[in-house]
Amino acid sequence: MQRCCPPAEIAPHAFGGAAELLKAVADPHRLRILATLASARDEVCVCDFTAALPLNQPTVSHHLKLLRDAGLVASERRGTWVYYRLAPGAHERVSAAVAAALAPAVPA
Amino acid sequence: MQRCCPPAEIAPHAFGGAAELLKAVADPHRLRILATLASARDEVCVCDFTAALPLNQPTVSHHLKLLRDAGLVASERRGTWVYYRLAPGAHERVSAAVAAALAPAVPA
DNA sequence: TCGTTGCATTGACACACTTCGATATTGCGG
DNA sequence: CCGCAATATCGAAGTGTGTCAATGCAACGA
Repeated sequence: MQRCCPPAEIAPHAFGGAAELLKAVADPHRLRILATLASARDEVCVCDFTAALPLNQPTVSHHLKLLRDAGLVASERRGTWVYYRLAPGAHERVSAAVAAALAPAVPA
Repeated sequence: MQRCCPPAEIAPHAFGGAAELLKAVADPHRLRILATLASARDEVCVCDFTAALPLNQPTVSHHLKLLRDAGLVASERRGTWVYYRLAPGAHERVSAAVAAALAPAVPA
């Protein structure tokens, strides 16, 4: 029986960090939160999320914490309310994680 | 007590499809598979993945099926072996899913 | 036809994730 | 100081995901 192919080079990287970042984004509600922050280009109050999303307040807070831990959003407390905004470079970081895996090899 | 903010517009989209696509990508082993296919710019035999990844053969087959169901890779059987290649537009589709959420609002 | 090899599928298990109710924390107004 | 309102955290329930051993299926060679 013939060989199946030339040995084939397997990508060496672990992609652990990229997977973590993408997992933080791979949820419809979190995507909607991010889209809101991105289109707002400004801070958004948590109360707006709890009012608009079909989720209870603790669940919204949980998703916001995941995004915060991933470094994709930043929060600031002003009085009783907490405002979230997109972290600088959030889009670039996620795009880079995607490109690290799916971008074709660059010829030297 | 003062109002927290101007009402704030929440993104209406559901982002269900984007989340599904990103979930298919948000795994270190699947990212490595995709990176291998992207850098190979050619088809890769399944046997190369089972040999290089720290996973058993059924697990590799499972990840390949997920990527196939997501439309990110295509497979072709030739004799005993099965070869996988990156589906055309895979990078664009994932990038678009990311941009749909994180790209800032485009001014009209 | 028969055995072997490569890959896919099935069933089961352990773990992580999403969601919620209950409770704690923080800050404001009275 | 006390009560209230806005968020955060905790604990539990239900669901999904990654992994493997066992098995099935397809193609090749003898």
